[in-house]
Amino acid sequence: MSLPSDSTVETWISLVRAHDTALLTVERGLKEAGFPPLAWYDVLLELDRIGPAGLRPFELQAALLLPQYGVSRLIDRIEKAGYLQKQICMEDARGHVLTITDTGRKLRQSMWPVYGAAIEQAVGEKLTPGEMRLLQRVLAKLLSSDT
Amino acid sequence: MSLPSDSTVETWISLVRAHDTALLTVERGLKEAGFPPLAWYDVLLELDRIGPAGLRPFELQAALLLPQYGVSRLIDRIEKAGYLQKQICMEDARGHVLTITDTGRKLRQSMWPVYGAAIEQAVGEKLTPGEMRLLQRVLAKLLSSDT
DNA sequence: TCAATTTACATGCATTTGCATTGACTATCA
DNA sequence: TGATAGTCAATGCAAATGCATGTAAATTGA
Repeated sequence: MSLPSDSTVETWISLVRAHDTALLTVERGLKEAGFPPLAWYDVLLELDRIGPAGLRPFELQAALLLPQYGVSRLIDRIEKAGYLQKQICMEDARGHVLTITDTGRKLRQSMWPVYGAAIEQAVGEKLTPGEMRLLQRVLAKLLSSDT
Repeated sequence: MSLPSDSTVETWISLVRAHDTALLTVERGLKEAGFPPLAWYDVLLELDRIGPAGLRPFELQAALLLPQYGVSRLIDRIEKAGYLQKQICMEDARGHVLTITDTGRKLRQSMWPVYGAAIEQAVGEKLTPGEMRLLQRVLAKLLSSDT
């Protein structure tokens, strides 16, 4: 119930502004190059990594930090576009297994130069390696879920 | 056109995850208390700060890092709810001046304990003052707009 | 073993967003 | 001063999102 110090509030604001600014750069880069949004890349990356074994939607959900219905519909769109396949799941008839298609793999590969360049522009060019280590270390502390 | 180092990519991911996690905490806190989303608070805060002089929508846009149509409709909703007023603008007949209403001021005040507590929980409890200073310093570097 | 609960995923409906465009006014400058 | 360009804001339409709920299968446990 306690209120934050000024420093805490300023830190919160810094975090939001830095994130929003960087994200804007990245999403704009992808769009200008005619690519789908960042979320598609995230899905394709996970599926590409796991390979033919595939992933269940709920696993994707955990990896992507999206709500259940968000993942469900994101998958629908990507499937409709032909970049992933839903396959029946032997172990659990409620769900399915998602695998990336060849076209999906190609899309991901072609997105990376653009996405990577945007990350480099938004983050790489602005920080020294030391600052990056520092930032990662401190940001990691924000993820701890203890009360 | 150059690609990011692993460290740059990891930093980018840290930033996104930390932000998303913290934002989730904050928005959830507000919703659970029956309050409107964070964006409403931001608008009301700016209008409360400026006082009777009010703000033009395009000034709000600059402060809030939202697209023009986003601000336009956000304002509509908040006005409809009675928390701000659009007044005619003497200097420029295209626009209007936005001022907070009494109810708006009261809403902002009643939101702060909840919003503040969420910020404290998401940021204040997780970092030392030194870490906050560090974080602010490094995040600020991400805002520079030089190529 | 079978009723109750939980888990996995989908979806209808309302709200919100994104994009492109429009309407209205202001500024520029020949 | 009058055409041209630029700025401020709203909006129609399509797409995405949030929320609540639905369906079906798996798990639990009496």
